[in-house]
Amino acid sequence: MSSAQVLASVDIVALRLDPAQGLDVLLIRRAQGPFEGEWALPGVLVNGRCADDDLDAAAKRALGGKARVEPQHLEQVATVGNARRDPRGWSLSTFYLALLAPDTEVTADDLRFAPLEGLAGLPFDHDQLVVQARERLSSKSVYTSLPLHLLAPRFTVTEALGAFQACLGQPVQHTTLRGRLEKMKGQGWIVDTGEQNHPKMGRPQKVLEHRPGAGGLFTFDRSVLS
Amino acid sequence: MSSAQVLASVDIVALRLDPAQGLDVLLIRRAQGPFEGEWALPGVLVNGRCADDDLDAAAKRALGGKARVEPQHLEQVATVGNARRDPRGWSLSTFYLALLAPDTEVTADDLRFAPLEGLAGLPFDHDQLVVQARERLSSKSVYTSLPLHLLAPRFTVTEALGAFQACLGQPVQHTTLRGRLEKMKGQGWIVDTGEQNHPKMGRPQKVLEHRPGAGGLFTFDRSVLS
DNA sequence: ATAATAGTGTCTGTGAGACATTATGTA
DNA sequence: TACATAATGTCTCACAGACACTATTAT
Repeated sequence: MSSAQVLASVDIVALRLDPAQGLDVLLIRRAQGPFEGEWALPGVLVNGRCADDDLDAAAKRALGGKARVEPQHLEQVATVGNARRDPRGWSLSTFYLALLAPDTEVTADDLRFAPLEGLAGLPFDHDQLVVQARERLSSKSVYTSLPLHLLAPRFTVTEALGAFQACLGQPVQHTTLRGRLEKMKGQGWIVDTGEQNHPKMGRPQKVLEHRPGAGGLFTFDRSVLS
Repeated sequence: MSSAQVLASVDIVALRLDPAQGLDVLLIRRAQGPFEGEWALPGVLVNGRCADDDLDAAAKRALGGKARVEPQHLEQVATVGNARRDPRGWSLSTFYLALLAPDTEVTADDLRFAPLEGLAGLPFDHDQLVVQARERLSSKSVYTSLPLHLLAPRFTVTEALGAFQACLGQPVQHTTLRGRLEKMKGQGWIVDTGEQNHPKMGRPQKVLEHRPGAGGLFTFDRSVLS
């Protein structure tokens, strides 16, 4: 029976929006096993003895256990499996996309955020997992409100614009985004807090509040791009 | 090492469009193991000794091995894992959505197609896998050409309309669909064969040919619904 | 006043929704 | 002829793209 089993893990691509409107991915220094000491995606092994209720629980354990961060959005992206990705043999990895609040920080010295731009050289096939997670993020950002989960619950239109552009990798018309936010307002997914944010220069910004409904994602019926 | 492993499988939700414009799912009678003799989704165990090059290869083995059918479209949907779905203990299933040509038939008496409507009572959590696969199908049908993979390469607008409506579970304006097919024509994804199909009554139908490009899916920038 | 940034208004184009109309076959 | 089905045309509406214009703050 045990010969019918296989090595399985859950890995997390956890992203944070940095002040320069770029995306950072959370990495952990491997404490053991293959590639010990190298920076890799956080993950855990999955097997019956870990008391994970299900796969999603294992994903939360991977993030909450060592890194102690709680994502604002967590979704399964896909599962890869072959004989080449892990030196120990044929293995599976179910990997997740996690979006963190912008004020998320890590203190432990075996954790760090690395810019997504130019990222390469991760062990296993983690480079590829990052690419696939990023594709999921950008394709869903075209027709949903997903990028808002990279922001604090209270945010400004300018911040939302930065989040969408970071996710899509290309500029977005602010009037288009305003239209979408307005539509979400009409459905109660966004409320006007009446507060204002005062930057160093220029007109003050209205502060909005994100109140995600069931499922967490608002779906639009058009692409945000052309 | 083997104690760090887990039972893993690949299961397939293979759909075929039947003459009445409904969807059928391929089932196989289990020859062994838990639920022996019951009708279930086709699947295979995954472990290093099976010589599967990767997970997608295992999925093709699950379809090509026993059922000997080759799908026109095959995509991974998700992976479920918990301690309750399999009586043998904590297990994983990565499941796929497969779309078959409408003339696909099975002869072996341990294979059959069952209507999706009202389907229930499958072993394991296969009912749930079918639901999730169906959700994937309907959500992608809103903004892609996915339903065309349920048709023969040569098809008519009326057949395409039936495929879209079966996938979406609701009526579609034929004019809307014609507009989309026209756009695909402009990009070379559909060509006019000049042939005609003569039904028993009414005006003859133009026969189109589906020539999928890279990726197999044409993406529209609007929802087909409202 | 000037610079800087936020927010609104206007015009155009695309494509879906709905429905009427025309076209082309069979009985 | 009547009937059935396919295909086209027309009108409206929602919303993205682009860009101009107005509004509100700091210096």
